[in-house]
Amino acid sequence: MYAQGSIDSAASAPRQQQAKFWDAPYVKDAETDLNALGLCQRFARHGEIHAQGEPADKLYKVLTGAVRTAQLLADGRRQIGGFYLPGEVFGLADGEPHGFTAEALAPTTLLVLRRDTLISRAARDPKLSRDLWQLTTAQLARTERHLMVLGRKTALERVACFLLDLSARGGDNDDIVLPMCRQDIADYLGLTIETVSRMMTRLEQMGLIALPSSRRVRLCDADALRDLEE
Amino acid sequence: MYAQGSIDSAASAPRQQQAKFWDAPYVKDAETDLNALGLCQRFARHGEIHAQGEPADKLYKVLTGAVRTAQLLADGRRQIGGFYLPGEVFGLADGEPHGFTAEALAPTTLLVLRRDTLISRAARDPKLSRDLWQLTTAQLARTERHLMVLGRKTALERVACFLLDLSARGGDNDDIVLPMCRQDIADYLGLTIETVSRMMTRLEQMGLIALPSSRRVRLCDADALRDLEE
DNA sequence: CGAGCAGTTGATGCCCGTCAACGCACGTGG
DNA sequence: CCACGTGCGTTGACGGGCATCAACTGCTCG
Repeated sequence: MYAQGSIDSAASAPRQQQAKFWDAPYVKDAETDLNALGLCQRFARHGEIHAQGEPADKLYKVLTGAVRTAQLLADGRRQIGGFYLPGEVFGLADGEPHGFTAEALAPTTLLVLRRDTLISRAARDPKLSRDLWQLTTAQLARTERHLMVLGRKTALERVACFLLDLSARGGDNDDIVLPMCRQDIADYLGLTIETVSRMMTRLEQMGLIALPSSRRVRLCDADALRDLEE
Repeated sequence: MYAQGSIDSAASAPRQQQAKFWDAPYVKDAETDLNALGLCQRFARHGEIHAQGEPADKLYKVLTGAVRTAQLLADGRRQIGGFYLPGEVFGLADGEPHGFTAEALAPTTLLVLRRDTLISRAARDPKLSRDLWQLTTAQLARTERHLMVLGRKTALERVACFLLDLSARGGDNDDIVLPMCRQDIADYLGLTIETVSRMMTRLEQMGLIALPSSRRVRLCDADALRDLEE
């Protein structure tokens, strides 16, 4: 189904002086030291990384590409848990089995790490252990912030939050290329594609963003967007 | 403001043969071994445990009572992140500073643990380290499940989920005593008090629950509630 | 060129929010 | 004892924000 790359394929980045086993999320550098603990795998666009209901025995770090995690109800309703960009780690939640599927949004390479390998290694390596915990508490903080978006914010505010979040993660660049379609955004924000589309054009009419194409967004007035965020 | 109890005040539970430093969440027994790592504190009803914006340098384990964590927007909108019952741990999210306040729903005793104490202790104690991580991944899984509730479920489904969750955490008892008011439930579920109230009476009219009083709920048909959950 | 997918825009409707009135339990003070 | 105030919850009338349904456009690829 998908090619399994060698460890070497991810080991091309230059070694750093003060190596961390785990990057902070939103840091783009793929640390080479992790390779001893995991395998590099490639996934095609829309390739399934793991399914809802499978044992949650692995962690994943995005090297290139992008990933979405999603939860499905029987009647087809979908909630996207998050999007993951290069340098970010997902699969931290311990469902046993998974409550979420994970799929590649684009051709993607992942570093795949077995949970039990990490656990036994962490028992001998306090720094790894601490980094794993830190990574998880940071993910938890981000997920809790998203609760406010889904529970209490208006459609316009949700879209503004989403764009600002993506911008910050993309290195504070005001030009964003969206790796996901409108349906994914809608399912992430608890809206419909139509509403997402309408809010995008509303933001454009307000002069806060520009839409050179449907997948490209330029933040023209990030401060005004932050005001919308509340 | 609030009385600071001695370590002993929480050490009255009988010692267990196979002691775990951390209970799994939803386990009610207050483990005595943790007392060496934290202090016992009491809080009055509606007492503030920590504020939004404070440094997130502590963890808390509920011994008696109940706690809510909440996030506020400037205009007063509120999202409750979770409710915590005896045996459960909160404060795991690493905001630095806190994105959430924590308040006692009722007279409450907590075991308060300094984060840096735990970290340095965990460096020498792989089991503690592993337990801390496990606790956090479990909390993350629960929070991600709540995303689906807030993003995609109807008002009736949200209330059904909430009642089933409380019932499971209360030891699978079909008689629930709600430690929180309607406003708290509403802010947890992303609804208004009126809608919560209407959904409660609707569930009652459907014969799925009984409401002997506003704070007491009996699940008459838990299976039908689970069907509503989807 | 036509099929198909992704996205936008418009018309309509409904779920839930808003606003308001009311019931009930409880406490306080005359 | 009752009058009164307060907090909490319920119920009803009404309206709005977003979902739903549908038509249309632009783009890509066979």
